[in-house]
Amino acid sequence: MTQQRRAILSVMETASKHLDASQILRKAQKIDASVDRSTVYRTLQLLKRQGLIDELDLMHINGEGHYYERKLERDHIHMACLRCGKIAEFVSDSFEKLKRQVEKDCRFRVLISRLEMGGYCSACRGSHSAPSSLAR
Amino acid sequence: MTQQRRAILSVMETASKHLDASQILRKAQKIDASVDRSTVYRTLQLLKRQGLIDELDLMHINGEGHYYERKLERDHIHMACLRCGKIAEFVSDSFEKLKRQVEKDCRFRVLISRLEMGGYCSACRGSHSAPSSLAR
DNA sequence: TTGTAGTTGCAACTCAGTCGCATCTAGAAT
DNA sequence: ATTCTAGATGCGACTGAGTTGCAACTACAA
Repeated sequence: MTQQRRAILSVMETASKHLDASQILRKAQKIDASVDRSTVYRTLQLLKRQGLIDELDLMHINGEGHYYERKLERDHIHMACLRCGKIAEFVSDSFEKLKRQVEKDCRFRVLISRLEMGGYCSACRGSHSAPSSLAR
Repeated sequence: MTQQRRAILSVMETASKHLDASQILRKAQKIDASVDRSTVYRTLQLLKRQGLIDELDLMHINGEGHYYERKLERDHIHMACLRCGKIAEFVSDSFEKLKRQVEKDCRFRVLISRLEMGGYCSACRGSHSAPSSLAR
């Protein structure tokens, strides 16, 4: 447990939203200025492998990169609005049931899972204005 | 409808498995040698936006790139074995129900969705040998 | 205090994907 | 058949995410 890992860990613990690697780097450097980009990537890989964080794509609404969030007790679905870019989360028992169904029906041990949806949020639904540049 | 698009489209139509952009490029060039890398990317973007193909990550089992497949009538779940790298697919009514639940409960219009799982397939389950390099 | 396995910073690298621009072409209009 | 043009293409340069080899460093146990 090094200073740098402590800094990155603390960023992940206190994050209020999904961060990408470069945002994590910037925030971690505010705690420990010596933190390097490659250390961030190496630590994220480690945390991913340990199952402490989840990696997200958020439907690639903002480019090809990845986002990270602390793994909580319950998985949740991520919904990305293709018009306004807002990300919503949703916890559902059906998702848990679906995972258990896969484990049983496919004889597949599920360790990590990611369910993302792209579409239009309630605010953007029905709006007939020109879609923003986010709508790819 | 240009020659190049026809070539790429034909590759997608006849593909038996998930292809990444460079594989699509290589196969398309066998049909029309003039096809360029950027045309492949531009056409994939187009097809994605039209909802004709789906973009997959396959849990990043083989690097950071993306895979593509023709969109069929029914969505399916992708399961990636972290040990042997095999990709399995699974069609489930519960998945459809879950999507409808999200549409109702979150007032969110679902246009695209992606459910991927990482874990161990039946063949690799219970095996106590050293995990392959795929297990990241 | 010492030893060392594991971690880090750095710089160079790879690779996927994008973009500007001059050229080309599919297909509609004549 | 000929002309015209919006849109597509090839090319090459570029960006930005993520990786890697290596020498220097550090946490921590003996």
